[in-house]
Amino acid sequence: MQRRPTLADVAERAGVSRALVSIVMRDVAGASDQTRERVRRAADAIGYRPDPRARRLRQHRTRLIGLTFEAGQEFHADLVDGVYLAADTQGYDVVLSAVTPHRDEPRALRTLIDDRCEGLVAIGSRLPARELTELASRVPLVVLTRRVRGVDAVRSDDVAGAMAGMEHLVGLGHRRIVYLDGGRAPGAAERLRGYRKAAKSAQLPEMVCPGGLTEREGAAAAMAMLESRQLPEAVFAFNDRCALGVLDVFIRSGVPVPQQVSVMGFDDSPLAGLAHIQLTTVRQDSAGLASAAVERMVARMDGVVTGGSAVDIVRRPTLVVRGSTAASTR
Amino acid sequence: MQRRPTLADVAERAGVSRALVSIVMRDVAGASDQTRERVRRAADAIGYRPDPRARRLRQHRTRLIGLTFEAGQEFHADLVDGVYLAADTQGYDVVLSAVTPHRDEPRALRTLIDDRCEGLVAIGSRLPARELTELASRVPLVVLTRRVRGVDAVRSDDVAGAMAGMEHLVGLGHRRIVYLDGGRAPGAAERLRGYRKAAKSAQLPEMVCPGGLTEREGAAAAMAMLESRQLPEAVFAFNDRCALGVLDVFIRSGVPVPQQVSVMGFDDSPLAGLAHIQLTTVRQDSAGLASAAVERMVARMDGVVTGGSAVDIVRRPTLVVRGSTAASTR
DNA sequence: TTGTAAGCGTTATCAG
DNA sequence: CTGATAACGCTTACAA
Repeated sequence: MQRRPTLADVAERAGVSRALVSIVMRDVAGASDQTRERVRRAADAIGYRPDPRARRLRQHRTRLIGLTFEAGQEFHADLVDGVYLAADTQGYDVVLSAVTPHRDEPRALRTLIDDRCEGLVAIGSRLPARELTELASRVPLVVLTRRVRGVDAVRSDDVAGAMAGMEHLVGLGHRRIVYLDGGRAPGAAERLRGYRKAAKSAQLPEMVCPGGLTEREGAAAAMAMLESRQLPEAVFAFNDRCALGVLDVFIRSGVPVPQQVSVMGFDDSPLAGLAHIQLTTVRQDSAGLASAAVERMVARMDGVVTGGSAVDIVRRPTLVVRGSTAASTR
Repeated sequence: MQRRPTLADVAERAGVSRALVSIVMRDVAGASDQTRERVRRAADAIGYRPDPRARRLRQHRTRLIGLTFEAGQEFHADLVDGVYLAADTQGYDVVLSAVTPHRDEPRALRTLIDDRCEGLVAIGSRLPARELTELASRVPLVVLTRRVRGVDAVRSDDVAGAMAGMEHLVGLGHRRIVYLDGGRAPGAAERLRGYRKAAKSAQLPEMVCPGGLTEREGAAAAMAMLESRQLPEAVFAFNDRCALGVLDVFIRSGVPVPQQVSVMGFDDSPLAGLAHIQLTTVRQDSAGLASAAVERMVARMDGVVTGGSAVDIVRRPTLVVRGSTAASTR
């Protein structure tokens, strides 16, 4: 394996100065078309690719956005895709840093800072608000899918989303609606608030159960409902994963959905739309959230935004009605 | 926001040369304990963190392993975690590059090369073998979860895994076993081979259907089976996602699993083990695969391995028996 | 339009 | 053990 060609190699081959090669490679003004052509040819001939490290070392700005996410989470994956896309159109590069079982969030964030990212986007951060504000004081930070006082946040309007879901269920004639809460997960407090608000305004009893995060928890909650005296008319789960657990247990137990019980989720994960599942749910606008986060980030990094003025950007989610919910037949 | 402190700042504050600071920060020999202590204090005091870009620019080696993966795939996430861990213990850093709907694999790989990664690990690459061999000729490359002639590969022994699954089913007394094939997915050809081999040696009829990749395809296949004259005794799906689709359709249609039909998957995804699912499956050793890939990568990068001698490292998967399979009662 | 030279923040070499 | 100096690959004044 050979040494990789450098800018100097291109310069020599093209018979020009390194400065000119630099100008040509960056597509900026300052070189004749003829020279441009010659340099390009030389670069292609030896397979030259500029070294981004050296470039960023020299320039004052790195134009790097650090992004933390949880690998394996489908919604996070959608957001990652959106951030890549939005950053690209804004002329920024993205550095990924995954949070995994063996790599906690502080570590993921630290590596991004060490890599001289100009700003950090944290998807679904689970850090205490105190640590996030401290972090935000040191580097531009945008938190995705969670609200944190004093820190730029971009998230779905979870209150409105939960209320939309409730209005759908109420409109179908349901009154005994169980909500499976998401605990300390990002957005959980807001969705619960939306449920409560809607229940109150429709004068329904509040029926909140813990454990709305995973398939397992949803399944357990459904089991518990089966053992109780009376099934609710509808179950509204904190997320789709939980709703799928509920669905599965009901169907295995011979409880027809939606004839006897309506089930609805939140997120519109890929599974929700499958032909045999048809889960009614609330869709978050991942592309919109991602681009909003990047735009805010860029504004901060470009110095448009000065200091402590944190924003809380909220995007309205949309109700997706499918087959797992229907009018009450009881 | 201030300029970040540099090594020179530390040197000045500690009253020593930059070379000494470098020595201390890298924890190498060549400085007295007293100096070490003083430098450390100065560094901490001003919050100095070395710039990895400058470091890598100067050193000949970057000690960077580039890793491509598909965001949102749970099995990929497990492998990412494993690669992070293994690389860390070997003293290498990992650069992530996700393959997403808006970012294809060639692009993901290209950015890693531009970033001067010394070697590339590609999880579940879908590139044509020709392109992979070409790539491998330019940079150390290890492909995970797929076999490619002439390229270092680390994967599960899919043939053995499928055979183990079949032996389990045959041992339960099943003879009419449908296999849902994974098409061109990594490992699909091997698993099909394993099925065929086992079917042949047990003198069973070969019953192979296409469409074993997603829940949707599994569901469709199950529908088709329900419409046919006679249900098979067991269904062996290419992966868990497909098996879950099968399971779901059967249960909704009132076909008891495993009493009437046994269902088994492949991968042992997180969903498979849920209390209400209990899918019998074949587990891939993600940690073992990841560390094997990294070890091979390091051997190549450190120059222990010279050139065209590609290896095909295979790790045995393990059968995980749960409740979705049982002896034939017919 | 083109070339020269300095510098980004490190590490490596080589004297002292 | 310590310090000066060059070099990594690139960009950017500034001069020609």
